[in-house]
Amino acid sequence: MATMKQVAERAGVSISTVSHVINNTRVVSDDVRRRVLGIIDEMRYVPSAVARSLKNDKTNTIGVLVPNSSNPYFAEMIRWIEDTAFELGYHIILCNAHGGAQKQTAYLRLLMEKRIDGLVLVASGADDDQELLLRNESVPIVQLERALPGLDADLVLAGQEEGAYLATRHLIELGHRAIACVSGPVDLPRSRERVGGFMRAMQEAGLEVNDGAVLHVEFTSAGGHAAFGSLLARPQRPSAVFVTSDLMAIGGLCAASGAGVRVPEQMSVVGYDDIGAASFATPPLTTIAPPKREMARQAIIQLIARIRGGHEPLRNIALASSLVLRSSTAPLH
Amino acid sequence: MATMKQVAERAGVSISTVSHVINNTRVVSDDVRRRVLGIIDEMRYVPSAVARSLKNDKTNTIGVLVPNSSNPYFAEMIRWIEDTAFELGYHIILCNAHGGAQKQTAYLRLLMEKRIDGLVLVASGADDDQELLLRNESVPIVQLERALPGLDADLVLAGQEEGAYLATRHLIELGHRAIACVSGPVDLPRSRERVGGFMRAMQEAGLEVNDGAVLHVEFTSAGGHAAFGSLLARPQRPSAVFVTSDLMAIGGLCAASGAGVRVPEQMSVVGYDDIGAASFATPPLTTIAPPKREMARQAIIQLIARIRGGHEPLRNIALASSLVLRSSTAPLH
DNA sequence: CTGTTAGCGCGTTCAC
DNA sequence: GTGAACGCGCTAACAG
Repeated sequence: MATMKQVAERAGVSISTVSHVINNTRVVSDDVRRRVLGIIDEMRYVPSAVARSLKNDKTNTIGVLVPNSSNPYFAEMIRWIEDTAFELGYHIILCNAHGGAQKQTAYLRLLMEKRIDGLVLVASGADDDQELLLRNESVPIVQLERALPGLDADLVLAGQEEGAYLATRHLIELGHRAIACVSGPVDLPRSRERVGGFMRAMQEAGLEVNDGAVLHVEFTSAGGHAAFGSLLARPQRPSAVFVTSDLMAIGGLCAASGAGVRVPEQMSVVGYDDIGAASFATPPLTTIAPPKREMARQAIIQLIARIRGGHEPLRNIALASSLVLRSSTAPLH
Repeated sequence: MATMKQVAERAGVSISTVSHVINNTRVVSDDVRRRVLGIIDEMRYVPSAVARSLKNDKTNTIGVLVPNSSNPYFAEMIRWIEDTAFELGYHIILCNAHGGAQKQTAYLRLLMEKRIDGLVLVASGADDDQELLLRNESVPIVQLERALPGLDADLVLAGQEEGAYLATRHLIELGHRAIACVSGPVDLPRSRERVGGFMRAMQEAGLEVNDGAVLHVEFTSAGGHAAFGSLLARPQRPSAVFVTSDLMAIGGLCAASGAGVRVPEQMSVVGYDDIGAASFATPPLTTIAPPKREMARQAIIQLIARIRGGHEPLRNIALASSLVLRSSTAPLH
């Protein structure tokens, strides 16, 4: 691959002149400029970002660490992160933490070596990542959705407790009283918060949350399927259920249909996340939609502000999620 | 951020000694080694991959260019690509081409500047990318699924024509004769090949493909929904339909359910891609499963072989897709 | 308007 | 067993 030096020689000018025509960083005679540009084209010269980075001490690279990029929710988030970052002149190194703390540690190390300008940390479920990050200081970080305790970094989130509250209220307003909640593992902060919103809405409405009203299963469609299986087998099955993620809700819908239970006629279901598949579930899923695009946007903007040296106090940017009404919920009877 | 030089001074040794303890590249007395390691830890020194890259002329970075990373099919693919790459000591810069030829051009340029060691090109739908790539030479490329005409690069694919043939045969063997095909836009090679397999199976079975048996819609759930809408409104509706992607098929399932048409009792449906959502569609979708993980693996392995300097003739690695039987297909009547 | 030069942080050859 | 010194490709002072 051609270097600036070679271009300079071939064009009969100095290296710095070449540099300056490339970067428009000082006046160059039209004559010389044209000649240099010609040689560049001819030699297929492409400037080296790595040399540039070494010199300038910045890489225009942002690390994105997510639990699992193939999960539709994260995939959609990543898409918007990439989009915004690109617009603002940055690109993304994608890292999946899924695969254990050791992979995450390795990635964090790698990202530091790569001298990323900033890091977007998308809420991991597991708690294993905490200590790994605490010691880090040197790179701006923005967290999405979940704040790691002890990590000083900006945070962008869409109130999960509120979202869950919204979902549950919706069911209550439809007249449902026997409402169950299907949630992810207890140790996931994400599910915990959502369950919290559910509880608040129930209590506020004076509804009793009897034993077994809250199920904890894996945060997957299979988990949701299983949960609905057990829910539907109960003598007194709930007339509505709030599921803390669309992935699980879709598994639940599948189970309901398999058991011959019609949604929403016999049972209302509301999900959370508004992933693409929710719109075309059978029936289309009523769900809580976090403003994914806006979250991604805010996160990147905030991160870049930090990169540019902003030393304001840490920010918590809280956005609101909204209830998207589709066809999986209906008035009781 | 601390540099090697600082570490050296602080440890009272030379830079090269520090370098050697870090890379285990020559014998260092235990005494010195321990001291250096101590300082490294104390100063939180992290070697700079960018300086290293400049010196070694390699970045251990692989660019991944896909049409749209939030599409579940690509998202799953990317997940496996990342996984394999990480295992082999590489990491990923994620690039979405979606957004027009100009974004793609910009990304390609960026990747060259970044001096990526290799590029994974995941089948774009649109044809706009061709000329952009041809002129490129300097970096190993492996293409996934689709070969850009004129681009000399290895290719990993899972016969799409064969997959579609398999799907259609399945329907035929179930006794269906009036079979429709819902496909993506005509100009997408991906849909074209799949339609080809459909046609071959039909012709081989002596079945007539009457006008309007093949619908072309957008490659999305909304597209599938629309297609099924028109299909179901026909006086003579098909008893089975092969849909060239799960995303579309799921949209179709949604439309069928909305129209009160039961799948598979009244209509069988086969999809393509085996995305995660297919297992929990209502009903669970019978589909063609490309070996995504294996494809990703082969692609990365082949790419790295090229990076390491393999000069063998170009390879076409063709893998087979398989039919996954679930509940959206049933014998006619 | 243009050229010379000193690093950026690291690996590596050569000398001790 | 250790150190000095050069260069990877580029930018930015500093000269002219």
